[in-house]
Amino acid sequence: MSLLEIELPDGTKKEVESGSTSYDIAASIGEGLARQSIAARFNDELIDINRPLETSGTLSLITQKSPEALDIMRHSCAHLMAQAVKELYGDDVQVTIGPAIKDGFYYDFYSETKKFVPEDFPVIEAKMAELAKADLPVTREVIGREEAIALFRSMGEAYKVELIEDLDAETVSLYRQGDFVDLCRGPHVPRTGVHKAFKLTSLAGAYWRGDETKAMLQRVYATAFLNKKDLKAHLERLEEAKKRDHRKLGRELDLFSFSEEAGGGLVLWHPKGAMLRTIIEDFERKEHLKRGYEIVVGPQILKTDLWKMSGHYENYRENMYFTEVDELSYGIKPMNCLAHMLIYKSKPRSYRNLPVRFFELGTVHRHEKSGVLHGLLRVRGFTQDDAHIICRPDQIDSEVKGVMQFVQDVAGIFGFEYTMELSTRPEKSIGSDADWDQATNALRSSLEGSGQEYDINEGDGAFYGPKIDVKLKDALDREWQCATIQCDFTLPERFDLTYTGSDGEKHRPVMLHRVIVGSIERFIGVLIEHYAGSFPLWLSPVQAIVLNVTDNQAEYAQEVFEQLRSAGVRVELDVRNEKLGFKIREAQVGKIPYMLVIGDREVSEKTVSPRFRDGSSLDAMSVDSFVDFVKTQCSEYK
RNA sequence: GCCCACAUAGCUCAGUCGGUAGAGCGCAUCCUUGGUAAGGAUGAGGUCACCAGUUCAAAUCUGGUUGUGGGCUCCA
Repeated sequence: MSLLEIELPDGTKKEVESGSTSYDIAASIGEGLARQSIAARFNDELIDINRPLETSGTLSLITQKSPEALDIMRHSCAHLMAQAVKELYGDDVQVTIGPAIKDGFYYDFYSETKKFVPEDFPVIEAKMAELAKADLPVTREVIGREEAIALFRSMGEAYKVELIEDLDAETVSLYRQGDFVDLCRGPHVPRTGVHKAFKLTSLAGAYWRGDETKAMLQRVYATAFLNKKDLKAHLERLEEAKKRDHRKLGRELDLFSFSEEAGGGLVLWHPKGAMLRTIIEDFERKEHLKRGYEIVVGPQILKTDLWKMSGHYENYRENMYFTEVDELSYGIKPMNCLAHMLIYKSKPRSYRNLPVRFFELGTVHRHEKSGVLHGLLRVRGFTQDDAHIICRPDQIDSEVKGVMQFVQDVAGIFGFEYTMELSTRPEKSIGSDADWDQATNALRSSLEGSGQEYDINEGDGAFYGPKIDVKLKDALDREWQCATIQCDFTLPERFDLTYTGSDGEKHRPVMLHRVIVGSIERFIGVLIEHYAGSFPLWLSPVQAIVLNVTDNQAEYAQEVFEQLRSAGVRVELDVRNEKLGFKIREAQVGKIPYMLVIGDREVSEKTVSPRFRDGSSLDAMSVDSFVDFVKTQCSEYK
């Protein structure tokens, strides 16, 4: 029996016999640590706590407090769920895969006969609890590839067989708990008793291996935490998030709706929602003009031949709407770039006048698959804050930096956290290596210059160039792409865009496609959830409401209302024959920032008494002072 | 587009075994004139998403369509 030297995170070294486990080492340090440990990291590999060690190396124990613990436990909990399902429904159900994901885990099952329904959840949960209570040991074994294939084939687990057949390895690892065995890399918790707080959450369909040509599996989503308290907190968080769902708030605040008669994914903007849009659009125009953009407007439909020339017909036709008049086919625009290029081409361009930055609040229509529509966040008709910057290659860097700064400024104004991704050259792409390098480096250096952390999506760029994507989170932590910056060498080529250089020769410009908020619709959806419907004063469709205490003040209330309205304050008037408390409540539920209360006191003193929606109030002031107050706040985007 | 579920009054939802519908909020009218989150009374509102089928009889059962929700694939 040889001795191994194991180094622990604090630098101490322990000599143990070969074949000792991490658990043994933990136990030698302290009983509590051994009890708390669910796995280990050995030479940077996550392993089971009971895995015998055969070489010297560094070891750190993963306890319930370690950041990795939750994922390992959830993955194990997926096995527990699969075990419960197999025990309940036996051979009717085949297992496939079941990983840990953000906030929980899932397991995909295949069955011809068993259709999972939510009513199964308590049954499955009860079985899981029973198996957890039995505190079954979870054991790992390594067997040969062929042996494993034979094993799973004999159990009728065709998907497991397919997985192993696609593996390169000569051996595979299996995990057993009770009668349940699963192909798995691990690591797993040592005993099923670790699982104390889990809950099945939803059912969904999912394609085998994410491929829409393959079988549809039944996915059971669940969540699990290390203790019941964390689970409860998580479920409460979900409830909170539901309250700020933009679809619910959109109806409650009377901002927008959808109509079956109009068609799915087509937004009907009500007066307050349209006001909110208008405010954002005005903001966009102002901010773009400040940064050297020129506003342009293109047509809604362009001849189909033009879409053929751009490549959209070939690559994007399924998402486009077409219309035919006088035997001429037109495509309704799904993007704004074509018109912008035609505007560029309308006259000769000199290197001296580049870059040009064409900005359009461009309304586009895309026939998104019916199943993907989602409130304002995924629609079929939407307006992009779209611009195309046509520049010389040597200007890419400074232009991208300018756009990045723009994104940062806007995110700052709205108080958004966001994540960024750089997508690089895909396998299927066009353009020279030099062009790609230049463009990718420009994007990268802008990202680094911004100080933002970013992920790299290797090979996920557009076929015509690399891109930066900016994602904002919704209330349920789902990420939505908003801003994007794309470098494009192709369309200038296809449309033969040129400029005359200092050498008098024709040169090819580069085009940057970019949006800052992406689509106004999506942005508003995320905004509603971000602010939970309580918009800052400058964005609020209704900034103030005038409330009289009794009919006696109705006339003065009307005067105040008209004065505010003509001063440009977005104001409403409520002189209904209702109690003040009732009107306050309604205004508060409507999330109107300021309620201007008018009683006999205000009438005699010619003032208003503003009450903020959080319940606090300002001293009575003149109408003019209130107007000034609103203007000042708005100019500071508050 | 695919899988599963759902669709009853403006909103949130009841409606048992198949016998053509209810509540609360909202809305209208009247009473009440009340100072910072819900005063009271009365009343009006529904081809039970749509189209077929089964049945003496369908909100209820079956099929299809449209839309919605949770996912998958795809995307701003």
